[in-house]
Amino acid sequence: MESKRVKPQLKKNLWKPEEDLILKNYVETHGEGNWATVSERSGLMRGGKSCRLRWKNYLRPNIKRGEMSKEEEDLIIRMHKLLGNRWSLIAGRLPGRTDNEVKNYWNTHLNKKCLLGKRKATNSNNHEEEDNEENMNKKNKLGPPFHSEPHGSSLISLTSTTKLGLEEGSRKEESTVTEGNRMDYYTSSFNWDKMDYPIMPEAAVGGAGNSASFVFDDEPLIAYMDSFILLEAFGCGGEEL
DNA sequence: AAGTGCTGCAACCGCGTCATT
DNA sequence: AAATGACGCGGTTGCAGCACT
Repeated sequence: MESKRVKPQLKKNLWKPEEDLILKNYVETHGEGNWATVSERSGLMRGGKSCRLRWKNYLRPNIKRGEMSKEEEDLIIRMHKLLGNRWSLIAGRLPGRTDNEVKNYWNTHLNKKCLLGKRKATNSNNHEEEDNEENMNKKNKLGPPFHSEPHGSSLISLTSTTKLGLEEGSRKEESTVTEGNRMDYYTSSFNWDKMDYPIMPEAAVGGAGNSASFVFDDEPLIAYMDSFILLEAFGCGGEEL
């Protein structure tokens, strides 16, 4: 009778410097990918996912560590307005930053900041509504922090499934966009990488002709359609609309 | 100095998507 | 067309370090 091959117990919790070194050496020698085999071949008793995460978030070259700059912070806020919790896409606009880092930064710093701004801007009887919105956003995984239909208008809605093609590094990333994911529609109509402005254009974060002011959730829809978004989504500064 | 609570971050988990067979 | 495995993403958890009492 053939005995079942016993899976080795995988290590969890924090990575040690020597483990980092092993993984780094392995990936530099063999290249990225085939994470499932990395643990076997490298001798690391870690799951493929764990190895991939560690490489992607910490060991990869050009990873930027340390405090977020004001520009990065602005960009995260604005991108979050545009995309919602699409951390990998947001991180893709921030060179050297990872989705995990952006996500953590949002949850620990910016989320509070925005909520605070919101609270200041809204009067006290809106609190229940805010909570509901938060819950709604939580439930809708793909949903950006969208609010109830502004002024009863109906926004662009999709009648068919659309593909949004976004390059992330060398990998072609495609997300299915279904009816209701409205901001995906905005982003699906253009290709980030064909855009000819720098990744963090000064203009987009406060340069001439573009507002750098924060936009909080309680602002009307037009706030989402500010010049930055329009520039990105439609290739114009908004003047033509 | 010790205990407690809070915060921030690293890492894990579950699920969806895609490629391959 | 269906099954399977690999990969990527977003949500969540666990823990170390810090502040406060």
